[in-house]
Amino acid sequence: MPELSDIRTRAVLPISTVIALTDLTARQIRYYEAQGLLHPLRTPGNHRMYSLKDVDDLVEIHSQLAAGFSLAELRDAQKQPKPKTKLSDEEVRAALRSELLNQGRLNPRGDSPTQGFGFRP
DNA sequence: CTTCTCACA
DNA sequence: TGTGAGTA
Repeated sequence: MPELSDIRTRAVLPISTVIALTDLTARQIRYYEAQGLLHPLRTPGNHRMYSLKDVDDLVEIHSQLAAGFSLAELRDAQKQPKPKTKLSDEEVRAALRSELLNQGRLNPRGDSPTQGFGFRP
């Protein structure tokens, strides 16, 4: 039984399915691969097999291209580690506590918004 | 029949 | 990027 986490990365889709799912042409899909943005598996007969993640990536890639990025830029940006999008619960709590403690000083109007919270940060 | 690579009036 | 040729 396949792990759920593998479903997304398992290459089981022929290019015809990817075309139906993305509305991209076979030409475009193959070209993006030639530029190093995708690495679909190949069957013994040399046919490309795509995963669901590949489909997601293709959609993202073409929207980025529409936004003005070049294939080279997307390829380079793809390599580098993601600039940490998720904060740990501890980091979120620390940020919130810091924000509450500084509201008085940061408030442009200079009020005292710390009144009436019903608890102390 | 579908996909692949390569080339270009 | 499109498209036709000649394969696998």
